[in-house]
Amino acid sequence: MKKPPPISEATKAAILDAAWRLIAQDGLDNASQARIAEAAGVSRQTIFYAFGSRAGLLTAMLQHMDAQSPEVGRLQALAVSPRTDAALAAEYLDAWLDYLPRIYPVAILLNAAALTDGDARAAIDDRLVGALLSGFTRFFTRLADTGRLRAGVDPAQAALEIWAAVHPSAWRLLVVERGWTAEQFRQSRQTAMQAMLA
Amino acid sequence: MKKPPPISEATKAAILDAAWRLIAQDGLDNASQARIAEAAGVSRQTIFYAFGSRAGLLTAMLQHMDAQSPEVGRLQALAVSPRTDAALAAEYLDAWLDYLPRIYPVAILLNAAALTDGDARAAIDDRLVGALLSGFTRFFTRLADTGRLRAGVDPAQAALEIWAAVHPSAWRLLVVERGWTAEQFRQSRQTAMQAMLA
DNA sequence: CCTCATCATTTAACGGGTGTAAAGTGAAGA
DNA sequence: TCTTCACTTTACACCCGTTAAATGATGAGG
Repeated sequence: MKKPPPISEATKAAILDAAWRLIAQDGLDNASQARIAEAAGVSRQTIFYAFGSRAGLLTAMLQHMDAQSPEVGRLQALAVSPRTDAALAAEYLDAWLDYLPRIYPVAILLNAAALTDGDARAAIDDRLVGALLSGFTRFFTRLADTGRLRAGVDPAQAALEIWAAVHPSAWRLLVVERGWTAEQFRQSRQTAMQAMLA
Repeated sequence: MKKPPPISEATKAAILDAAWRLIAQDGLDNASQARIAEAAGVSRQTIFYAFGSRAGLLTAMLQHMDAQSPEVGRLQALAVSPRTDAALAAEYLDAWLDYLPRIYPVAILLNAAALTDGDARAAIDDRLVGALLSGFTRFFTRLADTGRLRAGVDPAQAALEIWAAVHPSAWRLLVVERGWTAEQFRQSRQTAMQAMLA
């Protein structure tokens, strides 16, 4: 196979912007590669050269959004904070929930694609979603080490429980499909997390 | 459009059995309509005539599994039981968790398809998954009426929380992808539900 | 100025998947 | 023989993905 042609950073950015615009305007149903290509003023093949696959495009869209979102900086600052108080985990959860609505459309598409597409499966362990679980694991381990976790609560299990509870899938079920407000979701998840603390 | 040709119940059953076999043998990645048709010994178009769409096929697969599973009878018996004790909800949850691994492959495909496919979206409110939420709602309402719900816990909200926590999406995150055992999942969800009781 | 090389695409072709539509087919029964 | 029934075959469209040839613009060198 010949080496794929190079695609300029400007063209990549134009594609990513167009993709986000299209999803924002038209929703998830109509964001085909061809439509994204048209909106970006490039050929369909250019998208494949730029991002390798649809999963690659969706992943790059998440990263593109990362680069433009102050929430990500906040998440990262909290993740490396040396604090050990319980409020830290609550702040981390809040920061995530501020960001989630923004990336939700693309994150949930990628999550769905991961069921049958190995590339998407790999991308789903992308540093953002994977980083989220690590963040919670770190907090819960630290809370356990400082005696702030409820007796009988395993920190690794607790981290997984909260992670699953704030995953885009859960947001989809309760907010997108059942009509909860973001605030309801936040309170419900914060309450669940509080119940794990001593 | 001409009226679609009739497809016999025997052919429909053969398709459904073949589809389940194929998914059991080969997993989610290789259950294309063409492969299912081949395995059932029918043409690809016959599947469309029988079930309308892929979402229709997936939905019919769930219903087909319903008809063959003792767990469904158990769920239905519990759903109409006049008991008001807390153990009833726990039994209902257990019955669901006994059934979930069996339908998981198809339920999760249908759930993913629902993101972008209106037919799948409609089918997702299929009586089995929709019935699950109604079941929990009923139990929690009854528990509240008899003073068995923890103070400050809204029965409708609690039902949604548990429903989301036992949805195939959650099973996917924790059991399929993170390697929890079914027992771990069960205990985690039962503990969460217990925490809502007085 | 002309030619050539490089760069960043586009165009074209094809394949596998889902879906729509209509004509075709063979078996069975009246 | 004709009709009905339960499919199959054929053709096409749109989607994502792979592959390779073609294209136009630009810059460097003679």
